[in-house]
Parts: sequence; structure tokens; C-alpha cells
Amino acid sequence: MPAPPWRKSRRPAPPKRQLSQELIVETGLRILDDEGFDALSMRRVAQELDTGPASLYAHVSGKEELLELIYDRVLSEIHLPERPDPARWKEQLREYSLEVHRVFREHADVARAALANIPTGENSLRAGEFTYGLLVEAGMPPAEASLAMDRLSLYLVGDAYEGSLHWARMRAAGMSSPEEYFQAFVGQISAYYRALPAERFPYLQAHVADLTAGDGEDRFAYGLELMLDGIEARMPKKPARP
Amino acid sequence: MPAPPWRKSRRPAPPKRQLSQELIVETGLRILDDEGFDALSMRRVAQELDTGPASLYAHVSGKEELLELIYDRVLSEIHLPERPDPARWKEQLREYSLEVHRVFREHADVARAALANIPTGENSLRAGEFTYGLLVEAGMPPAEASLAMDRLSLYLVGDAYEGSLHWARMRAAGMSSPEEYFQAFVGQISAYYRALPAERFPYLQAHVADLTAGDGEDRFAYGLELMLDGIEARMPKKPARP
DNA sequence: ACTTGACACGAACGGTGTTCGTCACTAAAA
DNA sequence: TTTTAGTGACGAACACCGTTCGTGTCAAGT
Repeated sequence: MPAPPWRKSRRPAPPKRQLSQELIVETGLRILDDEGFDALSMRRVAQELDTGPASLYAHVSGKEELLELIYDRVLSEIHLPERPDPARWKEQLREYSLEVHRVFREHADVARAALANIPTGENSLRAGEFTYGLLVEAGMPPAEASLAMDRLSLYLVGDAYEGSLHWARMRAAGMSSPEEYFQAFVGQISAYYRALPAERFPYLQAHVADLTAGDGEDRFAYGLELMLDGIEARMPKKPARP
Repeated sequence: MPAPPWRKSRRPAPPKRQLSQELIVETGLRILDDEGFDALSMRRVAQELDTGPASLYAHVSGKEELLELIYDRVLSEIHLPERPDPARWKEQLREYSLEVHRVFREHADVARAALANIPTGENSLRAGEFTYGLLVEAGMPPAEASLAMDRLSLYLVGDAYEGSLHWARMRAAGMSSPEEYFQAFVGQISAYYRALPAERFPYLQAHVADLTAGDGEDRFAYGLELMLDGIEARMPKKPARP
């Protein structure tokens, strides 16, 4: 279609100059959410942007950096309380954890890119500052608070990682609803466990139903309370400044 | 060189029939230990065995199965107590966890292949039966014991996974001693944290030393005690059968 | 109007997992 | 002893991957 001559054909749009780091990150995140971690490749992102893979390298140093950027972009969606309230540290830590869990569930596969990196992104630091300040202000010695924060973070991302692998498996099996996957998967596992020789695996065999019960949310919540209680047991009873 | 005719050239050795699943798994594990997860490819294994990649597929359905087999092979190295002793459940669970941690540290990168699969291999089941029986026999309701075991396993493999990523990073940086890596890495991180704006990240900035202190062992042990204490808090005070 | 510099991008390199078709060989059947 | 069936080995190829190089093209600065 020829350009209408009345506007001097003065660039109907920046000819192809629409590429930017933000656009690339956003596109990558969309692919991650829609098609999963394994489908996220430089070529796929480039294709989505109607260009070649080489074009991305002007805005992003490589796939690793892209993953880090996507991860921090996702972390930007976690909402923190206005101010930490040390007196309610346990509730706030629980709320924070559930919030992180929520975000990781919405962007399932981002956890696959997360376990790798040390918190260095903007939003990673925001979350760290909140958690750490909360624990310290609640009276925990700074050295110990650092350990507690580290382990809690590991739990959050570890759980999300495990979840994303299930999600990937479901996708690979061509299923679309979590329920369908859950049913098929649990069915398979229980059948296998039930077929185990009872003399070698008496406990596993006897409690198949209990072992396969509970969805991801239950398991996550249980582990979270486990950690929170463990932290509470170590928290000095009296606040530092009464 | 022509074959000397006096021995009818009757196969000086099994012509090439030395391949087997066990041999493939063992070779894969060796590569994993020596060169890391990223270096483990079908082609690499085949090369080590002086053959082509296609030859492996007669003994192993694909890379996924190979990784599962390697994982279970590594799990076979964990040593369990003769019999569970419910009265000492906490000590035994701690010993078990440290044993798993030890094995995962010896085969650093195997954790990268671990988080994926549901316990279905021989040795995976052995470990599960031990842990689960211990908790149940100590008086924990079976449904809850299932959750506790699941979360503890997640912690063990999650920690190992994180550790293996550090190891990979060290390898990529061309370093060979953990101390060298640790020094360089921690130095970089502390410098970065120290440069943070104090008005936005006061706590992180003020306690850089605490945040970067503690090696992997300290962190692992702390998280382990966190979980064990959490479990203990949920354990019925009186044993089921006094 | 000319130069400069940043960006877009086609082509290619060396890797990956996996499949197909073919060959050599063993072991059982005739 | 000969034939046949079947299994494992494996070269070649397919369709991908991340990344780099060299070239082209455009917008802004001189």
C-alpha cells in the first residue's frame, strides 16, 4: 500500500525502532506465562517481535540477563505493607510469604529463572529490606535474621520451582486444566504406591491416601507455618526496646 | 592390519556389545561430577563410551530417564540407620538430613536433576519409608507426617540445588577452589550492598557483614533446625503407645 | 550536506536432544 | 548346517538452541 503523499511520508512510525529492553522483557514474560519456560528462547522472543534473534542483543546481554530482568519484573508485582510492624512480625511475615506465593503462582515458570541469582535487582532488594528490617526490628540479632531471611526465601522460591515443574509436566502431557492433571497424576502415583511390596515399604503402602492427599496450597501453607514457628521459637521473648 | 589366520578371527572381544544401562548411568554420573550439569549431554556420554549418541537410546528412553537413573544411583549412597527409633526421632531425622546433605554435596550437580521427580525410584522410596515411618511411629498423625516429610525433602533438595548453582557459577568463572570463589563472590556482593542508598535500604546497608557471613553449611544447619523445631512443636507430647 | 554512531538483522557457527534406516551380529528354528 | 528372526550399534539427518560477525540503514550532530 503506497503512502498517502499529503503528509510528506514523514515516518508513519519509527521504521523499526520499536525495540527496547522493556518491550523485550515484557514479551519474554508473556511467552513464559503462555507457553512455559522451555518455550522461552531468544528466537521465540525475536519472532514475537517480528525480527531476528541478533536484534535482541543490543538491549540485553544474553539469555541470562533476560531471565534476571524478567524475574525482577515479576517481583515488582508483589505488594508490601506500608510500614513493617515489628509487634506483628509473624503475621506480616506470613502475609508477605503468601503474597510472594501468589505472584509466583500467577507467573508459574518464573521460579525456574529465580533460584539462580542473588538478590541484586531493584524489587528483590525492596523485598529483602522489608523482611530483614522486620526481623531485626522484632528483636532478632542481625546475624541470625540474615539466616532466617535466607532460609525463608529459599523455601518460597523452592516451593514455586517445584510447582512450576508440575505445571511443565502437565503442559507436556497436553492437559490444560490443573484438575485434570492432578487427577491423572495422583491416580498414577497412588496406584504405584499401592503396588509396592508391603514387607519392604509398610508405612508408605499403608498410608497411600494420606501421602497423595493435599494440594500445593496445603503443602505450602504447612511448610510456611513450620518455618514461622521455628523462627518464633528463636525470637527473643521481649522486644528489644520495651 | 590383517587378522592373523590361526585363530579363525573369532571375536577377540565382544565386538562392541559392552554397552549397558548401568554403564551409561555410571558414565553420566562421572561427567556430572567432573564437569558439571551443563556438560552432561547425550553426545558427551556417548563420546566417553566411544560411540554415537543414537546408541544410548537402546538402553535409556531419553535424557530425562537418564537423569532420573543418575539421581537414584546417587541416592543409593545415603546410609540409613538399621532401624528407626521413634523415641529419638529428632536426632535420627537430623542425622538423616545431614547424610542426604553430605551425599548431595559430594555429587553437587545431581540436585539439578532432582527437584523434578516424584519419589519413584528404589532408593528414593527407601529414604521415604524411613522418614515417614519414623514420624508416624513417633506419634504424628499420618496425614500430617506426609506433609512434614514432603516439606523436609523439599528443603533438602532445594538447598542442594542452590548450592549446585553456585558451584556452576564458580566453574564458569574458571575458578577451581571454593575459597577463591567465595572470596571473590562475597566481596562483590558486599561492595554492591555497601553502595546502596542508605535512605532506601537502611537495614540491608547497615548489616552487610551479617548478610554475607556464614557459609553454606551454617545456612543449611540453621534452616534444618528451623524445620525440626517446627515439627517438634507439632509432635504430640506423649508417644502413641506409652 | 556530510559524518558519525547506534541500532536492526541475515547468515553462520557450534552446540543440543532425538529419530530413522541400515548394518553386523547372535541365537534360535528348520 | 543353513536359514531366519531379532537385537544392538551407529552414521546421518532434523529441528532446534544461544551467540557472534559483518553489513546495512537510519537519525542526529557537526
